[in-house]
Amino acid sequence: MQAYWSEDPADVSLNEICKRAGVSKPSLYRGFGNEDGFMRAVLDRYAEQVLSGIFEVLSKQATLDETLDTLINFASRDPKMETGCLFYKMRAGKHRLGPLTRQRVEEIDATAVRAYEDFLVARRDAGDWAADRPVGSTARYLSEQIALALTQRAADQDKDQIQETLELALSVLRRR
Amino acid sequence: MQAYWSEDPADVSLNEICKRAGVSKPSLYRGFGNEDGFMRAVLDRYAEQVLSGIFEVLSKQATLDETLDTLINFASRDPKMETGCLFYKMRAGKHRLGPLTRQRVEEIDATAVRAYEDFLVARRDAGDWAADRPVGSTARYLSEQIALALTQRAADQDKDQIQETLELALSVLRRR
DNA sequence: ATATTAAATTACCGATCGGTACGAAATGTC
DNA sequence: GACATTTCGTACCGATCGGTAATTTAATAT
Repeated sequence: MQAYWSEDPADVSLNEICKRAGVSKPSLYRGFGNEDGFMRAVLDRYAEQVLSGIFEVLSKQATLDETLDTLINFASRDPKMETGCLFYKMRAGKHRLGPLTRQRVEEIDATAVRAYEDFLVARRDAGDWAADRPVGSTARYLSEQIALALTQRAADQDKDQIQETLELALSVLRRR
Repeated sequence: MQAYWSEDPADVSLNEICKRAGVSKPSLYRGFGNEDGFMRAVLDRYAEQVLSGIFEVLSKQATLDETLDTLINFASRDPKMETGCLFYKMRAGKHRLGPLTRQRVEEIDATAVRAYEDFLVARRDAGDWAADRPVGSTARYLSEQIALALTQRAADQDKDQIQETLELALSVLRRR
């Protein structure tokens, strides 16, 4: 997971992974079937170890402004995300993935958008989101802007610039 | 160029290109030196054949609203961009590029941001951009949002959704 | 028409990829 | 302790990569 995350799933071979992990290749194949099965397992681990944290932020009943600030800070500053997000790296190279991993990526993507939707609905009900746009497209927008910021982190862009961009992008959701 | 553009530079080998173009591999190497030289040449051709069109839109002295609409329509609807933008595909996989191509990508990126800056300055002077933000970061924002939309095109996302996202993202630049 | 040069292609190089056949070591069973 | 079974790793497979040596083809000069 660390290798896929800090570099890119497309740039790390199974040979390299076996070498770094001190595991023989047949062992890896016995445990995961093939590369697709292995990447899917890695993605599952990443989801429960990293992505779950984001979902928690969304489900915690904090203000819209507070939550957006948390998300902005997470995406543009969190040292854990220094090399970007493994999930979005996989999603960006979706066409290169095997069927199992690709399906899992799509599932997680849908889950994420749902989480953003639920968050927006909750904030609308609480009255601190103006709700001047449909929930669905706004959730997708939010999701894509976070993804953009994390992709920029992976490209080692300047943190200040990433934050500026994300701040501006998410300002349309705030009361002005 | 067509192969790199419709697929992805990382997914098309020189062997494959030679086969499709009906050119022997040594001929290609005689003409371009190595893969890096070839990709740089392709990128140059793409810049003058495709990117120049965008720069023209920006330098034409149209209204902010009109220009944004043109850009939105271009990025989310233009059939020429059906498979995304070759430049942004290269930029996304920058770490995989050779030194020549990488440098050219950075040059073009800087040129693009400059073009957006010049455009914003002109619209500020003309009075139809509120200029409530620094030119530099706003230009980067504009640039990245277009890049995001074109990347979504490459991933074959729904055109309506791409347009919605881009429309919302660029709405912060308009008079409200 | 022949000799010389330039151009282009065939056929190959070592490296690396994802994936596996097969023998060696460890474990369990009587 | 002898034998059956499962676990594991070495050493390999064919395919493909970027790149090139060597030979054939084509063009040109004499």
